[in-house]
Amino acid sequence: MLELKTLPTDCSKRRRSNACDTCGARALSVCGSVDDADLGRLDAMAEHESFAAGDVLIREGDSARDVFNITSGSVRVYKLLADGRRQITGFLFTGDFLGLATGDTYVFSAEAVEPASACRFRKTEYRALIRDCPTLEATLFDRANHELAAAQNQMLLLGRKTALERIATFLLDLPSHDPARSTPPGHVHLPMTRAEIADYLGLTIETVSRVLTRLKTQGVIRLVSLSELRVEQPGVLRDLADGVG
Amino acid sequence: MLELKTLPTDCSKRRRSNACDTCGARALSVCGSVDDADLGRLDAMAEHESFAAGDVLIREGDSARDVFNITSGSVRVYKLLADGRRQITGFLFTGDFLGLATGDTYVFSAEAVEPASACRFRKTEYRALIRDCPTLEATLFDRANHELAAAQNQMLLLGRKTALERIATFLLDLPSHDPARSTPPGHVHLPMTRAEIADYLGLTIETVSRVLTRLKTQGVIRLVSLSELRVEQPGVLRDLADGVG
DNA sequence: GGCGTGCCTTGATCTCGGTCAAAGGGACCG
DNA sequence: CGGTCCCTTTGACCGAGATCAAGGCACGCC
Repeated sequence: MLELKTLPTDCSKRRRSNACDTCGARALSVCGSVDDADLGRLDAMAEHESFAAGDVLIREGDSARDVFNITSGSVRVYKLLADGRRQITGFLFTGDFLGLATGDTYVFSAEAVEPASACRFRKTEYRALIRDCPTLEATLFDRANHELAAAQNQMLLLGRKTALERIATFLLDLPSHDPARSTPPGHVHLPMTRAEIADYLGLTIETVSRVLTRLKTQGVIRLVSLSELRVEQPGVLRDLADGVG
Repeated sequence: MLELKTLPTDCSKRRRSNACDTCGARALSVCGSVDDADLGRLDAMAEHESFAAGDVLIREGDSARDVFNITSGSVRVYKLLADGRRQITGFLFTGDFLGLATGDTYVFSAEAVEPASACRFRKTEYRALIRDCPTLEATLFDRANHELAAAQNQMLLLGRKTALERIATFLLDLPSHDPARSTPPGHVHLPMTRAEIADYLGLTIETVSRVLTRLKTQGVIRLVSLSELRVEQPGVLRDLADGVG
């Protein structure tokens, strides 16, 4: 990765002509709803871009010029309070869409959690494409409704669940969000740090660590490594997540 | 209201032919995006319905047959945990749309907070209307995105704000959500009980009451009645809501 | 290999908001 | 008017999770 940075142009990070028709993420993303006739137009609009861990895709308050389609890796979306308190409102993975909120400035920030890539589009151009492509609009609308349901679940978690219930919910939900990663069932990959998990669940690093230790001690999960764990007792985890028992 | 319940038919509670073209809520709702040509069709689909405080519009788990358009009053949307803990995910007012989540069963419940009315549509019929009416779809999509942004704000509140900051945020945001009620600036009407405010903000009744008392004692707000208050120092409230100072 | 730097874990203590309990207070009703 | 019900307020105490403070561990760099 280092040698790429020393190249004279930034072709390595951004390039056009990214060949939507052979894009592996297409089937997972809303691009799958763009019919073949419009695919060339999508292709011409897209600017494929690579991000290192921590790179910024969107900064809250900036002019909302672009929208993104995540093609690999993972991204955190978050909001900050004046004193630095952070709430991560979601993690995005391959195929997820980002940035089509209303308003002319972004109302959240987004950064790569791990090395990631995304297609960047001009919002105005993308809106025009939506207007001409009803299937795409329907798919985006569908996704927005899915996200809304997910947001309601997260509000229930943040407002009413205990630390244990939050972690259990998180461990159960996470794998289903990362379609590109085909982990064996029961395996959970955590690309994010404890701090990010904490800021997603409305907890502190220490509480996340303590609860994970507790689940490990009780034999519900097993930590393969810092970023990899195995769910040994999915039923128990399910009950904990739902506040049963 | 009592005498209505004793009528032999339920015409008083439900009626067709509700005259969309003269509906006062139309301008506030997505119905405003249905062009005049399709208005008759909308009219034929709509079933106008009245609700008393506490009446159920949607019960979580039920088959998701209908969608609603609130035409007056206010509605709470919430989710429950197995042991009864409740998280209210939003309050809806005149002009708000309800029920177009994906899936064939509702994933949340909705009840009238105060006497309210709404137009009920069959979801399948409404989807057909959306398909034929691009303006309507665009408006619904726009609203979904607005709701998503609001949900992110609520996650920040629930995950990272203190009780005082939550109440301050709530008091500032509430008036802007009720377009039908033209209250003088600085006046806030609270149609919901303390318990509902608590379940919306992830707090308890007692904490809500204590924080309101504190704000009153400090002269930031003044309680006109239980359900009516005046913001005396909006700037202070704004700073509290944003976690400044 | 030594060592620094991040990140994670663990322990001790504190605190904000929850829980438990009781006392107002307003609306409606007989 | 007095009573009852329900909601709200207020007080005393408690506890889950935050904060403060050490270590521990892995990885990269000199």
